Amino acid sequence: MRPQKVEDKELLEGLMSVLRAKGYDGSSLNDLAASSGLQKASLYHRFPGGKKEITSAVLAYVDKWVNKHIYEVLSNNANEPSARLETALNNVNALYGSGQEICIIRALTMDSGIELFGEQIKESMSHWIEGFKNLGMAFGFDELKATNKAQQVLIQIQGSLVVSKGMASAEPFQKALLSIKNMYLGE
Amino acid sequence: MRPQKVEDKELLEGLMSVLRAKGYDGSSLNDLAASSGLQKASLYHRFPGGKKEITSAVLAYVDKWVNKHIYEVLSNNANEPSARLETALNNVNALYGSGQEICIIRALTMDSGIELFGEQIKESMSHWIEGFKNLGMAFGFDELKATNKAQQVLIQIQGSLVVSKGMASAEPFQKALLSIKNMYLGE
DNA sequence: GTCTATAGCTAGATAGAC
DNA sequence: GTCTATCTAGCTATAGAC
Repeated sequence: MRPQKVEDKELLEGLMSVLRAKGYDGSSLNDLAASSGLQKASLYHRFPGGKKEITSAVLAYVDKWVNKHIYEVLSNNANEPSARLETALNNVNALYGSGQEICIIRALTMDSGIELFGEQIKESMSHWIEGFKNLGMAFGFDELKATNKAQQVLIQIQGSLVVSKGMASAEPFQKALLSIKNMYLGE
Repeated sequence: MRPQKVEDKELLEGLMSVLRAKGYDGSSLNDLAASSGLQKASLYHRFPGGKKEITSAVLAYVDKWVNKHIYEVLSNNANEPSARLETALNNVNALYGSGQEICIIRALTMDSGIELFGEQIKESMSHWIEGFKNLGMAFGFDELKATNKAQQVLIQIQGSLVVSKGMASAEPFQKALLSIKNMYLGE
């Protein structure tokens, strides 16, 4: 077998950067090929299902990243809750380029994306909520309160990313990260 | 002159419903024509600049609606602050179909939309913030605190709409409207 | 496994009849 | 002012050489 020109991880990172900025309908296979370092036909070799399979694979890749860098960090009872929160929020900050990048889940909850990947998206969002719910319970909140707080965290992240994009300023996102910290550590 | 087949308002409402669900790149002129009740060529007669002019006109139409039903309501010193808030939130609920619809500003802060309409979007977002800032000052908050609260309101609305879409449930949006109320009326 | 070339289709946009 | 018909460019996807 001929060796792969581009590693899976590098490939998926490039594809993700296009999909989250342009959405499903807005990402052409030319865009995706250009960002990945492969030609269109080579992309079809790696992902025979075309754009749908590419997007699904990117969603799975991001979900895996989130499970490792958000969910597992928040759920690891070996560390203090406050330390877990600190690490997880640093990872959130990295994931979204300090507030300048668009969340791929946000980008795919519209146009053809929501019809094609609705289930996968719901699954991914649940992992975010479960992680922060586990954190809340480690802080001593009951299940209902922990769940409500977790949903609020997601709303803060998604909302502040939208506002940051719209206002062309990373400040709302940065402030939101601080307010999430205060939701658990007290103000 | 031959009479218009479709009134401006009806036309723009139809165009908006496509643009906010599919985004800029995802909305084809066939889609837009179908939802507006006109043929493609007729749309070009009404909007000679094509899809760009259509989108810009829809953004202006929505901004006008928001100024009337959100900004002016919140800024009208003839009414009690709590009554203004109540009315404005009812209008927000109507604008977003109780949490099932996508915000057009959210939809256009990505793909080609953000490049083409970034300035118009920033302007529109500012009107939301100004309105809620005026409300906060009517409630007695100082300018800084009123501005921060206003930004939080926008984050709650946008974030809960994203989460509601992703989780396929209007509940996060409905809860966000309540929490906005509590931000001003106390909990 | 990756590439160039291309098929078949739909996109945005225009011409011209009524 | 609205329509049908059409142009060209770009799209997704495939064929076949290396």
